[in-house]
Amino acid sequence: MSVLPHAAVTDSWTAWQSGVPPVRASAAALAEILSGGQAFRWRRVAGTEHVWQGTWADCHARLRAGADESLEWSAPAPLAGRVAASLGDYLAADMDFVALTDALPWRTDAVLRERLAAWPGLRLLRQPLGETLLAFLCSSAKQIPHIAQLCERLAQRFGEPVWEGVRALPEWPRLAEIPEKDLRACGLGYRARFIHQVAQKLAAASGWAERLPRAPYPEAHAWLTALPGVGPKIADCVLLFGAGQFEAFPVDTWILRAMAERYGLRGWRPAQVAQFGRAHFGPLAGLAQQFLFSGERQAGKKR
DNA sequence: GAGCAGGTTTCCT
DNA sequence: AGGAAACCTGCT
Repeated sequence: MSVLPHAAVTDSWTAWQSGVPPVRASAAALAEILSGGQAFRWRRVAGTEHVWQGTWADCHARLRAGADESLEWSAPAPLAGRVAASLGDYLAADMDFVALTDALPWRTDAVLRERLAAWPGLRLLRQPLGETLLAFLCSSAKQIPHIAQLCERLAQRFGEPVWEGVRALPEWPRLAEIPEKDLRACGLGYRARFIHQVAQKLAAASGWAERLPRAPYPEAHAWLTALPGVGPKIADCVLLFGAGQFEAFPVDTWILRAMAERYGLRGWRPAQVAQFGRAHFGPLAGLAQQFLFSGERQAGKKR
């Protein structure tokens, strides 16, 4: 069945099952959710069209869009318990994204309306905060495949074993022990120094991971941007993809271009565009951003 | 081989 | 304030 080297040889995978609560997503939406720049540890299973395999925290699982577009998962049998307990949180399954999307101002915004229609089922993940911060510290001036490669090296060299050949991303207390030069050896370049410095700062800041998701957005954003290597864009990505702060409106080059061309914001600076985004799209601005982002990337591919 | 990439910091005017 | 250069690495 599987063509992955380690799968199905010794350990068996559980049967496919629905999440609790269930999550609806088409194969296309699932692909965009898992590989569209929110997360960096998911791969298509070789030989399949729509099966994804990935890792978060100490969990490892497969995901697919099953019949009637409801999401199904499978995990290595020994991991099934923790995956079952954690998957709903990871997928933010408790959130009704259809209702949230409907609350966006698409009735008065034709551009948004078109993008929402183009990506039915798109949703935001709620990833473990610490590894979201780590992944996005790797992300500056890098494209998705390279970010994924950096995450993989960090996991393989410094992470705890999760399953055959799979390791978790290292947690921040572990990262604090690693000399900068060892991080550089992963190919991180100047990002190695930032990760090292952030690890030292976080070691002295207890409870940050619990506080950040509950803090008011401006406060959370300010706290993150005070970390070395974390500017406004990375702070917004961390808050949006790892803390459920939907007001966060990450402005990267794709969004900058989308907003310039589709909303007439030519020549605007990223900070101005971010402020416009939050004012125009409201408290769920980050969700709107995700639809605009996916649309712009797709348009970019076709060019 | 020069140029550039989903960004941030630093150093200028 | 606002703009340009530097920072690493890997790919075109």
